[in-house]
Amino acid sequence: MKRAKTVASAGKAASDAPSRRIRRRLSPAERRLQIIDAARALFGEGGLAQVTMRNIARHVGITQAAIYQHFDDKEAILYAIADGYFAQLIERMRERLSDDLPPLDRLRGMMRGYIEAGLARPEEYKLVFMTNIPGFRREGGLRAEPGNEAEPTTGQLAFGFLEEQVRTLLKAGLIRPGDAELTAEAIWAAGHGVVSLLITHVGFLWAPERLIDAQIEMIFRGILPDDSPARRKAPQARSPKA
Amino acid sequence: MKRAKTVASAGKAASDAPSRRIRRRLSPAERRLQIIDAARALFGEGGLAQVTMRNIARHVGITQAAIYQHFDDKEAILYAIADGYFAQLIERMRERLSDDLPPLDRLRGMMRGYIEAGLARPEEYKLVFMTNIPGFRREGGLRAEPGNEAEPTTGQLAFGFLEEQVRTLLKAGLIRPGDAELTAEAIWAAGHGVVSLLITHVGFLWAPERLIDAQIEMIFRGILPDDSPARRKAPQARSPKA
DNA sequence: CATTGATACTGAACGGTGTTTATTTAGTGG
DNA sequence: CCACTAAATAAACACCGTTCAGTATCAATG
Repeated sequence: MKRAKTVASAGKAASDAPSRRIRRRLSPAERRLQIIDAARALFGEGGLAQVTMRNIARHVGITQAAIYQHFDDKEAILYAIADGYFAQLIERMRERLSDDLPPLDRLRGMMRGYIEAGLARPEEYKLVFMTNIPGFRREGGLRAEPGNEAEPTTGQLAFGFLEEQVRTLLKAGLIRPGDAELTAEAIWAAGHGVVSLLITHVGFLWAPERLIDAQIEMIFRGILPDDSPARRKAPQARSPKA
Repeated sequence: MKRAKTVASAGKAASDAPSRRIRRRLSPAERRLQIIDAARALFGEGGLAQVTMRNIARHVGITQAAIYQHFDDKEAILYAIADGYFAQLIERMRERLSDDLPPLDRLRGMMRGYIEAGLARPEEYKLVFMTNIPGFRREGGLRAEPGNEAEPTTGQLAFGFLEEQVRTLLKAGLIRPGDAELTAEAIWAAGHGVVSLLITHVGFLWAPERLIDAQIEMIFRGILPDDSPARRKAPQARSPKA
């Protein structure tokens, strides 16, 4: 599809001018998206095993070699998928963080949101949090390299929401005093454990909903002060009123 | 598997008699062990990527096709490795369970033992608990198939130790009342979460020891009764200070 | 409009993977 | 010694990710 030429011309103007707009049979950006979409679809239904260059190419309608015009290698495609998952996760976390709820319930909502996000897209969750693809470190990793902590990675951003909420609760004295980052990590690890087990050992005699509830309950009892009034409240199951 | 018996026929002697000294170029059992050992070694140092039939064969000194005399497919080799890990884990759990310690400390020991076992052999841990190899269901899975719950699988056995200890604590009123299996699952999930994160996102700015301590502490506070004297005790059992 | 030049794309290949098949060969029971 | 079993081989198959020389399509220019 040929559409308006975003030319912007600028004549020859300036030396290296990035104004060189070109319209191919399909714009590179569109093709790129096509590839990612095809890859994500295959990934979602059949896991990594289904995501082959030839398979992707077949679905897009090109040859496998053509993909290399748009991605350095297969890993780059997986990275793009992972990035999409992170974006969705961040969005979800942001929503929960701005929920108009009591602070403790907000944390509960975030945890439940994280777990649900994982269960909704298990393959992508595995990719992002359960496999260590070397290249993931360079851009979308969970932590920045020791050197360049200038701007947070996508993963850090997502974790940051949790950490922020923990910090708020700490300041308010609503949870036991302690290191905010460490506490957030512990909470994350516990939530991650549930998601991880549920999606890799699926189909056994699990009672997922009950386990999730029990886990969240356990975490809360683990971080609440001994004299917290929240301890005496109903264990509160299921979703936050909504 | 029909492999077990090499005896067959054996017109006389009736008893399966392992005395039937077979002196092949190498006895099947030995060869089998050789292959597993080579595979495990490759697995431990380079992860799954290094474990190829040709690579294993090269280390054993045979051709890749020869392996198929001893294993149905590659998955069967991985399964054997997983089984070895389970055996070691079970042994560790059994030791901890028979420790002469206060019941709560025993649980603590089991959790720490589980985590340490995972960190000590990360690749095998990933294989066993973080990848869902289809065939693992048939023999070494975590749970038995709904039908044949006759005898526990290796995984069930390992989980059983944790569940048993939880049941003991429940009976003694040392932890909050609740479903034993569910509680054990929640504890397992939390411990698994720590191991999983530590071994897949290795090399970032983690403080593993502190996270492990914090996680165990959180879990304990999560399951202890509100009025438990253990709450007032020193909050941890590991490094007193540093 | 015709030319040029950049580049998305193709077709074929390379070395790797797990696995299968037919064949050879080693070792033992009769 | 022979016959038979089974371990090991060599060669092939289909698939994988990736590379590369060449083609074809388009935008920009003359």
